[in-house]
Amino acid sequence: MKTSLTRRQGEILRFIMAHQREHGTSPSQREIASFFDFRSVTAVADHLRALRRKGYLEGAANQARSLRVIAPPSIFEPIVRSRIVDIPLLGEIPAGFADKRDSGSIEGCVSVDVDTLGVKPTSRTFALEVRGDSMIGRHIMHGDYAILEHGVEPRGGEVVAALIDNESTLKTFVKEKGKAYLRAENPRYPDLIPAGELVIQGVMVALIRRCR
Amino acid sequence: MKTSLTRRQGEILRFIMAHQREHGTSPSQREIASFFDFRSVTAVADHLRALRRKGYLEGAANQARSLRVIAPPSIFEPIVRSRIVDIPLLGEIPAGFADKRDSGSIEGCVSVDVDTLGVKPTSRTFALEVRGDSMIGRHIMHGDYAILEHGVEPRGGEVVAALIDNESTLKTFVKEKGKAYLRAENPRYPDLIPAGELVIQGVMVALIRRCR
DNA sequence: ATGAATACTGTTATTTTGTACAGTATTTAT
DNA sequence: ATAAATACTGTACAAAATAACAGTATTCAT
Repeated sequence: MKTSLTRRQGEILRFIMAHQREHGTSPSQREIASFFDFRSVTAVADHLRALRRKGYLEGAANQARSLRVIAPPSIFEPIVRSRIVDIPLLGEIPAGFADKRDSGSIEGCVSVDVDTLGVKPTSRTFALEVRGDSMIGRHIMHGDYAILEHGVEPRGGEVVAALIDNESTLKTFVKEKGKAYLRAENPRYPDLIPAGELVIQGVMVALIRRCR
Repeated sequence: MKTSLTRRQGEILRFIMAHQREHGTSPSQREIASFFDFRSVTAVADHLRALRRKGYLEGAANQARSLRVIAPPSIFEPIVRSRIVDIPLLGEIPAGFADKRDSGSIEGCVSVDVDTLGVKPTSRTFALEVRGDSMIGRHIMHGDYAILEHGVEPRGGEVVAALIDNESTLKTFVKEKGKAYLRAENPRYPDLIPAGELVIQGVMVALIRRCR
């Protein structure tokens, strides 16, 4: 059985997915026909039948707006919008910072598509609301959401969240002559030379700011 | 206005949510009536009207299976993620900037959930890649993605995208003694006092930055 | 070259679905 | 006490939506 999509079938499948994302419901056949300027809904019905046969769609018969896209997202990734990921927003990073993330400290989630983010997030990606202006020199403001990745080796000059005195702060990671320390990007804040071990909780990969 | 749910309304709201999770579509009014053994669909319509009025539901009229649960996040936060919206990324804003958006200038899209964005985007929301450092004083860097809203009245001090000499630039909108002008947030750039009409293309509502 | 799949137009059922109108009874707030 | 909201029954209608039938033209694989 052939399972690859034709150009037209792909367009229609993508339209259905986009409509579902935007409106929360699948489009009706007439809405699809209208979008593609078909004068006959039969054209749509034909395409839907083909998409069902090939396994990309399912849904009850005789039931309005009941289409469900069941194709593996890996197929559409390059075509449609990139996949949406939910990044947990941790108001405060717990001291231990275990890899598991089911603790009650999740305050919400930030959902972005991976392309916008620029990196493909892992299960160790998390968001953090920035408090204070110690990183103003890097143009990171109070109230910004920092997206961080846990468990990667920070390169010199990258912004990291570090655990100091049981409180997590955003700092620039600096490596000088093999020795690592943390630099605040605001003259009013001191640099931090680690007394013992330097606990890096995450490397900043993106930032989101709300205005208004 | 009262916004709390009665026992019955809560049951119906939960049934709708459960149906959406299980089938991917909202139930029809008759399906709801059938589940609760109502002999009249009017009973369902009454409940739905109440739920809409109280702000727990929305969806188009005269449209099958188009219910959307939009309950205040405080109640359902762990259950429903807020809606994802696709904001078109316009590399360059065309001079005319018509309301229609089907031009070929869309370079991609930025997909974020509405809560993260902080505002509910309309069809006139768009994204723009920031070029240059004329807004560095507001901590907006080269390469950042600015999310803007077209067609709203800018308040003084807000960041706007304006059309100057057929090129779109980001500036601070300043209103002084009833006269509006544009301020660059970088001493190396001059302020712009509009010669003729000031064309505001959009007001910045959010910002996304990619690092690494 | 030939049948199958694709990509449509045009018309016509038939079902599904939301909404409206007219009631009744109970609870709740003012 | 009285109006408003709640929670229904029952009937009816029109719009919305799926589906089916009869065609045409093109592409594609065998």
